[in-house]
Amino acid sequence: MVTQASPEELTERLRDAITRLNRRLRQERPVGDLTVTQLSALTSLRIGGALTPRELSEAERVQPPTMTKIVAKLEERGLISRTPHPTDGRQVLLSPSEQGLAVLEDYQRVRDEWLAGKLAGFTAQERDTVARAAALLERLARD
Amino acid sequence: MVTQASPEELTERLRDAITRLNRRLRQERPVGDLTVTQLSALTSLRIGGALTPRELSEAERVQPPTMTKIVAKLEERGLISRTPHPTDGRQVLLSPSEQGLAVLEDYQRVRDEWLAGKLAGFTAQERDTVARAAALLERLARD
DNA sequence: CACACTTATTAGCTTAGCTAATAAGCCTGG
DNA sequence: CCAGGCTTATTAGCTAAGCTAATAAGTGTG
Repeated sequence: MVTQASPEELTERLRDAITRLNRRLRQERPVGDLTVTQLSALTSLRIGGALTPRELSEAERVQPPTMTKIVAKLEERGLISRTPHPTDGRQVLLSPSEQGLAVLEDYQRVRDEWLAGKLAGFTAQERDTVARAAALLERLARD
Repeated sequence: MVTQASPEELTERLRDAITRLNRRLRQERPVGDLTVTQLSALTSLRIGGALTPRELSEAERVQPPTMTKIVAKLEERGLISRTPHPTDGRQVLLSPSEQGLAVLEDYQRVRDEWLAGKLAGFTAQERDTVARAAALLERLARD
């Protein structure tokens, strides 16, 4: 127990930090490359396997029509493929294509350089704090 | 030193957590109310005092034309006022209006309820982790 | 004092998000 | 067994948030 911020201050500071860092992350996107949103959706598909658009929209906390657009962009680039649902004619199953997986590999190695570099500049203890906080923030975002 | 994630994993998890939480925060905005972006800019003006558009755009990590739009929205609502720069005819000084400050007060009390509520559900130790991480994330975002 | 630089804005684009409406398929109760 | 209500996905159309390029106005210096 080191810090002593009031709950209000903590809320405000956290919101501000998230907002700014999100912008900063977005700026790092190389031109012509995947947006953060697209990358996140593709990652969800890699982790979750074949998902329907609805499932994917829930995972990404986005409305279904929004996901339709994101999926369309990923499909244009051949990064995901769609197969009919085995039992439900309405639904579709989305999966990363070979190329999609390859792109994710590249990203994991090459991209996030900026963020990775920043984190590398932290002490081991600071990285530990961030790692623990990341888990907590994921819990927050999940609801 | 509790967690043992690789740097790559940490980078990816942090980016994902930030992205998702940012979306989640955006969803909490009451209809007809300030967007997160507008709120953030207004807060910067409260903290920084009278700033020029350029200074504000730098504080918010946004290009000047983007800030022009945000400022226009805030001005429409009478939340900021602009005064000529005392010595430089090109520049403008932006400050929160009385009403702008009042709105910020309201926000600080009423808004962020969702986030504050979530944080309240954390243990003191978890809140401490988040507080420390927030400071680190701000440092990251600042560059 | 002309010319280069800085500041702010305008114009015009993309992406990301939303709601409302529509079309297609599923399923159940009479 | 099929009519009508639900679910899923998409389309249409909107706003906000971001960008770059171009422009207009003002500053300041060689």
